[in-house]
Amino acid sequence: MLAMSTSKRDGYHHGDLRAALLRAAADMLREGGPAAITLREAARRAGVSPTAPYRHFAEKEALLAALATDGFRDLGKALAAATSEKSAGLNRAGEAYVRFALANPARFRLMFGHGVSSMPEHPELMAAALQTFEALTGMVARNGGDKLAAIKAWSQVHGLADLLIERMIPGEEPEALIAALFP
Amino acid sequence: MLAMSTSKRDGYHHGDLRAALLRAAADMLREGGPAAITLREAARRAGVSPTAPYRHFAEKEALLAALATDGFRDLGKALAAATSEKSAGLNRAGEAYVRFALANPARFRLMFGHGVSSMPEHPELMAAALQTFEALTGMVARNGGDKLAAIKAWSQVHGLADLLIERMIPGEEPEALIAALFP
DNA sequence: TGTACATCAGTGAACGCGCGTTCACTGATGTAC
DNA sequence: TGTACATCAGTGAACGCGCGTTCACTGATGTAC
Repeated sequence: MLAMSTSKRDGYHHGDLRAALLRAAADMLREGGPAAITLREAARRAGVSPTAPYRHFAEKEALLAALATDGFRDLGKALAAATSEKSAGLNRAGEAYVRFALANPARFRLMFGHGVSSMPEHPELMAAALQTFEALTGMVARNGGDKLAAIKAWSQVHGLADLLIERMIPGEEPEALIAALFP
Repeated sequence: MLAMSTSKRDGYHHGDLRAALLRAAADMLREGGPAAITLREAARRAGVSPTAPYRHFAEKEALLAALATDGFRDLGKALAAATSEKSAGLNRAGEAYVRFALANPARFRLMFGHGVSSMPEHPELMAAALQTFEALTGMVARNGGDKLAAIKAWSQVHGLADLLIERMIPGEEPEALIAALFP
């Protein structure tokens, strides 16, 4: 399967086009942000005709939604990994959240509003986002906080991530801020 | 004609085309978000040829930047108004920030990353954004906080605003959240 | 076992689309003498 | 005071652009008998 990943066509059929398109789109996202993603270019990179993607995604937004969905799952994994140790407190989750955004700014933007016009039209995306939030709520609960505390923590951490990747905080090193805010 | 109500053409010259274009663009922003703003449509709405805007804006991004700049100034005013009373604490500023975002979601998005590709290329925009942040830092300082506290407060409030307008917080009324978080 | 046939996953041509921007231009205005 | 002239703010035609998407199609594959 992975051998297929470098657009190895065994003839007419691709073998794993859906995954190849997602990979291509993820590259384009990294290279030029959400607006740089193009169905035609993704097809080109996968070595396939411009209309082949329509066998796997009903429309361009469906591709973007799938990409964002993956993003939420990855973020969820990152949060889980950061809090897997017994001794890990909420600060580890916060740090992981901000680091995820700094490491994948374009993907983070795609997940939060840039690109997918309306989340409710993509149930999988909704579900993945909700699950991330619920994981976070769980972590806060384990530290004795209620839902309001979870929203507060999420806002805190999300705001910092967003302001940092948009370069809105003047004269501060991200690393120094993370160290100071999540000791 | 509708265009005539906002643009008084006394003949060849418009009189106040720059302002008219900004108004048209602000309307389009409200109607369809940052991506819906088009130079040609703005010209159309101002009752002017497609190329006339180039007398006032070097390129499309300059228009967007001007719009975002106005946004930061308006946000600054809103924050100042909310804290004008002696007794007003930091919570009033936070509340005003979130309310601004809820009342002008598209403009808020434009200000924070959606639309203008790189802020440093627009000094006026940079300056306006910086000034807003400094106003906020000043408010925090008056309440005994340092710069780190200001960044923390800004993150908190910005994150809540962003999550709310992107409809990421499930099952919560914005009003109830504001009341709970900014008592 | 071979084969007919349904279904799936591609192809390739074509369409409409409005956009941003350049260019050479012209009409209107303000000012120096 | 009138006038020449520079400058400013519009016009209108044109260009290139690649995009998303539809359509009728064909090649490949899996399966029932």
